[in-house]
Amino acid sequence: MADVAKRAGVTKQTVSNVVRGRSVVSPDTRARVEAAIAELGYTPNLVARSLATGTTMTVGFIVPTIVHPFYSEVVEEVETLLEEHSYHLLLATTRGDGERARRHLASLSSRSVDALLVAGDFDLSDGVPLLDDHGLPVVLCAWEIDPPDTLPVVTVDYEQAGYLAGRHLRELGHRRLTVIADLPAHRIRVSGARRAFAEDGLDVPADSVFPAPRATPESGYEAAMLALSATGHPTAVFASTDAIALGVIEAVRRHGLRVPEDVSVVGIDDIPQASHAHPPLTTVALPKRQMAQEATGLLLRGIAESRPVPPSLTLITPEILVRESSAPPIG
Amino acid sequence: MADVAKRAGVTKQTVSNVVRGRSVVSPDTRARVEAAIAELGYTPNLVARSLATGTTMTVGFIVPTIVHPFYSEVVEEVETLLEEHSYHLLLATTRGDGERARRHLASLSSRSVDALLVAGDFDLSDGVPLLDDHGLPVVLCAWEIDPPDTLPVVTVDYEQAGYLAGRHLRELGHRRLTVIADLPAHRIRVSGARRAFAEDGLDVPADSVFPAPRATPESGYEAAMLALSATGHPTAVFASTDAIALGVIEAVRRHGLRVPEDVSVVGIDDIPQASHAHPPLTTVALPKRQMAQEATGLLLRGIAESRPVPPSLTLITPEILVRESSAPPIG
DNA sequence: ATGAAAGCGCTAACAT
DNA sequence: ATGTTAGCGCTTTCAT
Repeated sequence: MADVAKRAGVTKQTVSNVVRGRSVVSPDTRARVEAAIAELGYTPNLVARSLATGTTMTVGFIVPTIVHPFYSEVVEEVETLLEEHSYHLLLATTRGDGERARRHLASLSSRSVDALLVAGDFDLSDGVPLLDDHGLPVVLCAWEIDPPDTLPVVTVDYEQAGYLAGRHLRELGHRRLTVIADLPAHRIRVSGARRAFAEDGLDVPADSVFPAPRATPESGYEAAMLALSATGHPTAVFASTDAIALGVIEAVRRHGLRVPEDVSVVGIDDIPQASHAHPPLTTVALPKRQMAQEATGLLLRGIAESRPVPPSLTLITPEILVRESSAPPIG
Repeated sequence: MADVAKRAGVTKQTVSNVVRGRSVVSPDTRARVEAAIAELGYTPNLVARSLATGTTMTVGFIVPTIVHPFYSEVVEEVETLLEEHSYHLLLATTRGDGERARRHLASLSSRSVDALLVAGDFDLSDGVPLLDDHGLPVVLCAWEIDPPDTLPVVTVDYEQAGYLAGRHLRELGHRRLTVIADLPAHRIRVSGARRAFAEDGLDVPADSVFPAPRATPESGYEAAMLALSATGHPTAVFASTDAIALGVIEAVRRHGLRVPEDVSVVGIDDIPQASHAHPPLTTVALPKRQMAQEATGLLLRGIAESRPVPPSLTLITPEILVRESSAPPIG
């Protein structure tokens, strides 16, 4: 930079003004400086700028994984929004490892990012206190269980998601519900579905709720096989995720039953496969992009006001997509 | 830092040594310094460190998208490997936008990262010259078309992937091949498949190659519907990606034909859906994690030696997974 | 084993 | 509109 200044016959300060597009430079000198920059192939050192300004134009995003359509879409949307505001994305995945999550937290908050977005809870819920007061704007998102009231959180109304699934099944006329869920992670979704039935005075007993150890088709298949043997023939199955639902459909078919004629299946998420399943899966779509937008908005506002974002709870309402895996019960 | 030093009765230098775990500090003073750090809640400013050392412990990764199992797995693997070496990941997606790709390139190379990994080619192939000499270690990966010989590139042997698919079909006894491919992007895969047939003196004529405008099930479905009408009944279809293959299976079924009895279908990629398809899809698995490892290894070596990585071409050999969508032709 | 000084490349505040 | 003077918080010599 000093070289550029000397070559253009000005001071570093003027070069700085030119580089940052400040309008205090006379067209004449601006041209000279730009020429010098081009001739010398000068590129500003962003690290030095960061040290001087105290801002890195970078936002950290801690996320459980990106190998899942839900999170990858959220991350991609966040990245796009950030880039529109000239911010970079520092991505850190936790992969179900609480230790790793905490390491990331520590390293990202050492002034290397201007703000922090944290998605998913399971690995970090006990780490929330760590977030509380290192003076960095922090926003939580996709926080399904126990959103803390000490921080801003933007998340999906997961209870409502379960409720919408349950109500849809109720409206079709189903009076009994079998639940296959990744518990305890998705307990909120289950209580939503329960509420839909309870509204009509119908109970979903504990023995018709079957845990799927993981939210995968395999796991859903196993759990559904168990459920089908145990409960006779359920007419309606609520799966806490689409991945589980796909496994459920398998299991139903393996039992010689048809979807949706014999058994209706409803999931949550709206992963890409859902619409290509056989039959296309009725599901409650999680509003990922909208959530990403709200969260990023809060974060950017926090940065602009250069103080922690005040606590708040934003619940984004999901939407049910009725496809072909659900129908009225027979008889 | 000065505060910590004063409180511990030492100089900044000693504090620095303690923080970085250098072994030149006497246990006594180390304890005093650590106490001071704890009491003051001191956290080192990484930006300042970066300015002083000229290193940011951050690697930039430019990738077309992460909303695709292939890329998301590559990114996640890279992130994991980087974190093992205490490096951070700055993620930038191009989303099929060459302009955006070039912007990322420019901003990431302004000393804010220690090295750059670039995946995918379609948006950036004409931007490669930009990468050539800003003195940053750069590695290209997942570079399917025309890998430049001026840079190190770690990629899949896509020709071999096509060849494996073709040879598998040949070994089953198929003598004619219908190809549904996202062209021209996947032309290398197609020529691999062609080679397999050519080895046995069999030709894959141009009129049995059908372009799918995008690598999606919908696009594959459309193209396959066309192909099925045009070619009578092909016995074997090679799809250039699994997503396309899933659409092909749909189309075959829509035509009242069975997979694999009437028509064998083989894809490339091994996306998660492939094994859950009906029937489970025979496919050539792209070695994402291995590719990520090689690429990250080169990059880290480049950083360690603090000079550009010399040009090289590393081709990772894919592997075919024979499942149930392929069988010998009838008669 | 510890201290003192210089400087990484930039921006900020003031002066001209 | 441009120049001058201080830092930003750390690491790196080089002394001691």
